[in-house]
Amino acid sequence: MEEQKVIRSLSALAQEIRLRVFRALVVAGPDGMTPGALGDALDIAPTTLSFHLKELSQAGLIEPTREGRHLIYRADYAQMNALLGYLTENCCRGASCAEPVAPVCKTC
Amino acid sequence: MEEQKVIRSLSALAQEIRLRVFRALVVAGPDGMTPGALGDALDIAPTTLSFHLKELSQAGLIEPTREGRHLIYRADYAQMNALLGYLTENCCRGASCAEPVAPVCKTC
DNA sequence: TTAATAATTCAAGTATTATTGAATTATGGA
DNA sequence: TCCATAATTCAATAATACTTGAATTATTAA
Repeated sequence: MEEQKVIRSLSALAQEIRLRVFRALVVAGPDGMTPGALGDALDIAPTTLSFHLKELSQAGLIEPTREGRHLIYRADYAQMNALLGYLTENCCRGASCAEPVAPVCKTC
Repeated sequence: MEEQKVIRSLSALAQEIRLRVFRALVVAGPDGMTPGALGDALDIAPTTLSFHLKELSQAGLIEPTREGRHLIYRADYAQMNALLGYLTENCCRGASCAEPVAPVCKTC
């Protein structure tokens, strides 16, 4: 994972609404959630939510697919795992360190 | 780890200079590095570096100790591990998921 | 085709963050 | 004590990010 993508992902998660949205989608798992459901659950105005969903999408942390008149957003677990991996690489000059972090969720 | 501290830590890491500084300190391990050494290694102006070191310190990701006329900054591995743990909790409704992430470095 | 629903984009104003030179604090050595 | 070194804080400017109402796009049902 390249530095700019890491920064983009960290920036995306470093904001209250986006962190809550992302975590809600992580909890939701493969079912995902629509913007409407997220807005109801987290009490966020549609325009504001849309702005933050775009930020998370552009960072590659979530992805929307259309189903009829709904969009369904899902967390991208591979991207999440890659981000964690980057942050844990190279520590203490590579010696005596734990392996790169295990995948967050093996089944999702 | 509480939400506001997570956001503060993510914000601290979501910036090119700070991400590089933090990673340099993670690599340096227990020896740590002085602002002078970091500035030389990463080519950052003293005032700018000082601003970013403060951000990382206030987020709890690094900590300075004075030795003579030098300050030595070191990464806080416990804080780092707590942050990774937060991001990996509660996924997929707790079912069939990997354990919370192992510590980044068992020896530092 | 018209109306209703789901969600987005646009544009504006507001707020937060980053950079830099100059001034300041702290320490150690001559 | 006085000077040099190490690093920080201050203040001003520049750049980014956040929020919101109004307008727009896309889809489905009547």
